[in-house]
Amino acid sequence: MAETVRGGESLLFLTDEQVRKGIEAMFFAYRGFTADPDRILEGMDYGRAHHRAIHFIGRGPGGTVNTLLSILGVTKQSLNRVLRTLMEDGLVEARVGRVDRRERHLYLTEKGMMLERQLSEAQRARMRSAYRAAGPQAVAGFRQVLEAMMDPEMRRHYAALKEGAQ
Amino acid sequence: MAETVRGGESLLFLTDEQVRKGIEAMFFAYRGFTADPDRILEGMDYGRAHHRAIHFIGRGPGGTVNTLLSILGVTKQSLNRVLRTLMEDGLVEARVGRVDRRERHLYLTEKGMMLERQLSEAQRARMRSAYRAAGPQAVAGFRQVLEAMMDPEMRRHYAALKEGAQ
DNA sequence: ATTTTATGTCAGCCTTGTTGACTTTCCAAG
DNA sequence: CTTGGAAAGTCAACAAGGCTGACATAAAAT
Repeated sequence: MAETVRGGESLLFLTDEQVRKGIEAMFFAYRGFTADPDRILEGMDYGRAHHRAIHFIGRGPGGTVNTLLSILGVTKQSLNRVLRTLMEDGLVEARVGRVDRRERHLYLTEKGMMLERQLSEAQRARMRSAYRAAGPQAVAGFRQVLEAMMDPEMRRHYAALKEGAQ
Repeated sequence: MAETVRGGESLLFLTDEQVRKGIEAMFFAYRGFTADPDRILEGMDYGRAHHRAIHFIGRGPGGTVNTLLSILGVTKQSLNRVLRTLMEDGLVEARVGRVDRRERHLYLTEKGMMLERQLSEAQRARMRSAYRAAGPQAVAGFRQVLEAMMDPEMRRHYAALKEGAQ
């Protein structure tokens, strides 16, 4: 096997084998990533779709339905079914826009925040333990690779969330 | 905000905010991760489930149905539906085990390998470009965090694939 | 001879995605 | 003031891909 070197830096990390392992790591890790919230939600009448809606409403309170739609990347019909049950159950509240009254601004209720915290804490526990095991340098790399993997539109959403958070 | 330090090393990377960003990065990146194969498969009669089966059969030719089942983490009924169509379409072949004739050992046919390559190349292109953008150090961290995020059983499967590959 | 294991299959259900068609509300441009 | 179009909601129908339960078969193991 010829080792390709450019500027003294090995490019072995770009071999098909290395890239394949990254793909498989994503697959297996994503299973773990969703496992804990999934466990909490089974038994309740909710699923992963509800979790995602709750997460992003909690993360950006007052966002419109359209914003949420483009973050989640599903159709309005699909999201609507989820939002309807969440509103019926009193977890999410939709307030008519003050400046544009066609828009609905979404908020978690107290009850919604409680579920959000429960789900979020479970997911963060796993993530935090992975972070701790891997260390700060690894975490920085992790975030860099993931960000480079996103579609541009998703990267914009991600960056917007980052700003709001920092 | 109090900065917690232990042994001179900042633990700021373990704050809830940082961990949340990791969670969102996983969410958005996974969308990109699956986008290219999904695009290829739409129009064919296949979906993500077929892709996963094809990937792991291609990765470990001769594996049994049971092995694949535990890698994929679905029920045999669910996998069977996928495998049946793949075999009917001549992409996958099941050979009766020589030592234990109850077992079916799974292989990709030539046709199956062609589709595998097509899907894999699309997915690898994105992953490789992300790797290149982030650099070797980041990639190492990426892999470390993902591995720490897996459930133990998934980590075993992942490690087994690594061995076979190196 | 009996039990267990590996696999396959039928039937039916659920979640969550899709498309298409239609309505209501309401801002904004003419 | 009227009207075009955007935002949102709703209904219906469908598909993929999960799930459980029940049952069948072949072959290995006891």
